[in-house]
Amino acid sequence: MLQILVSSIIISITNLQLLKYETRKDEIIQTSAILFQKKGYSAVTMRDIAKAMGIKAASLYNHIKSKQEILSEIIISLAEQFTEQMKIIKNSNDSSIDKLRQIVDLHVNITTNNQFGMASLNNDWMHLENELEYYLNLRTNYENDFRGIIEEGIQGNELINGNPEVMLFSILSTLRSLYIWLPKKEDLDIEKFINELSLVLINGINQ
Amino acid sequence: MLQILVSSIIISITNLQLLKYETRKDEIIQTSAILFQKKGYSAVTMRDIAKAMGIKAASLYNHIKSKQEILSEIIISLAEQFTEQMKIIKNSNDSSIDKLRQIVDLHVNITTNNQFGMASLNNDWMHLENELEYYLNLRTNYENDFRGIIEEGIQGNELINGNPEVMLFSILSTLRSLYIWLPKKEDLDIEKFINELSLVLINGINQ
DNA sequence: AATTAAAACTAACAAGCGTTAGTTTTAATA
DNA sequence: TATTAAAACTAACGCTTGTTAGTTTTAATT
Repeated sequence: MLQILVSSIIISITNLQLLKYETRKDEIIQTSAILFQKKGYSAVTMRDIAKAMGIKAASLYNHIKSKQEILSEIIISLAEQFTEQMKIIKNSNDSSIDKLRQIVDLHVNITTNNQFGMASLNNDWMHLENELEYYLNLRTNYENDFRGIIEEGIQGNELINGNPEVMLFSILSTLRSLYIWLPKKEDLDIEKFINELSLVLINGINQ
Repeated sequence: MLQILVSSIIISITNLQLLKYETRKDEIIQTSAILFQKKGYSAVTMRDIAKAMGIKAASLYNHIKSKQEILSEIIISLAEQFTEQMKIIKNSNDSSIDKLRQIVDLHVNITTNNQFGMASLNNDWMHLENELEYYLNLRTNYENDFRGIIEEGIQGNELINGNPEVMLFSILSTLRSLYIWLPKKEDLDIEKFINELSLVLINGINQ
């Protein structure tokens, strides 16, 4: 009877872990992302990652091919999410202002769900090797679509007749920095925040 | 006669170098800043820095104490510039909107004059050791002054009655990202750009 | 109870790291 | 021309790096 109880506890612990991480590889990637955020990819060693998981560095290689692969998994999956979602927003029939709001929404949501990985995406992409070119393509596509939406808004008189490059830079810089700022705000009402941020980015702060 | 000519050429070369770098230490710091921007502090080795200068790694130590010292010199001098100038802006009698324009001006100018070091300031400050606390103090002071100017503007009905934290985050993120963006734009009219950027940040992009 | 596959381990590798000690070269000054 | 100080050099140090090979442990399945 006791043995059955103990066994069921172990099963439920196993299930709990399966709920949090799909695979052990996934756990390595997420643990690494936390460490990469704190010190950057280059300053984190395989022994650091292993220690954070309570195992030895060599054991990591039962699940991953290389340190590089961990970085790629973090960055590429995020970059693909952004580029895919941007395509959907771009191809919708909404107004330009509405599309911009959706882009803010996209960034806030991906950042909220991938708090740690966003630091690698922003700061460690240059340490990609095989996938560097692919990443740069994704990024360029994303930026071009973003720029297109702004230019459309200017032509349709939704946006002021300003420098689209300055607008793109200004909004995108803010959205790319969300990963630094969002974790500092606990108990944040995400919906309310998206509205506040959209308002500031689109309408400015002038009374 | 020939000898005198050669000697004068050498003197003029020496003077040229003195115009570009005050000391050899200064040259090491500026060269390092370029490399740190490309790959980050941790991924740059002393041998990389030496190679970029055409000397051996050990020779660097005739001029600097450690790799750490190079990073400190880059980051602390920039952080001090920002904090000092912010104090002056804060204590002026200008309107809040005017103060915000001066902050934009400050960031654009420091970034233009220290293109490479800004990457270290933004991404490698966590690798400071002895000076980490001092740096964090400078940054906190800067952000507090910035926040104060925004709050003043709200109270004085110059700015909309929005969330000051969101405003601070939005503007500061953009200004901190200038180092990524400014070098891409050649033949940039700095004054014009400061005006365009201030306009977008303060009045938004809505028609 | 025996088998199996997954996942941990120990031990070690070659290469690269920041840095030091001691020496030689360079170039200006007396 | 001899002296001096600055700034380069060679050689090496102890340590850390990512990674591999081979072995043992763990835990589920037959």
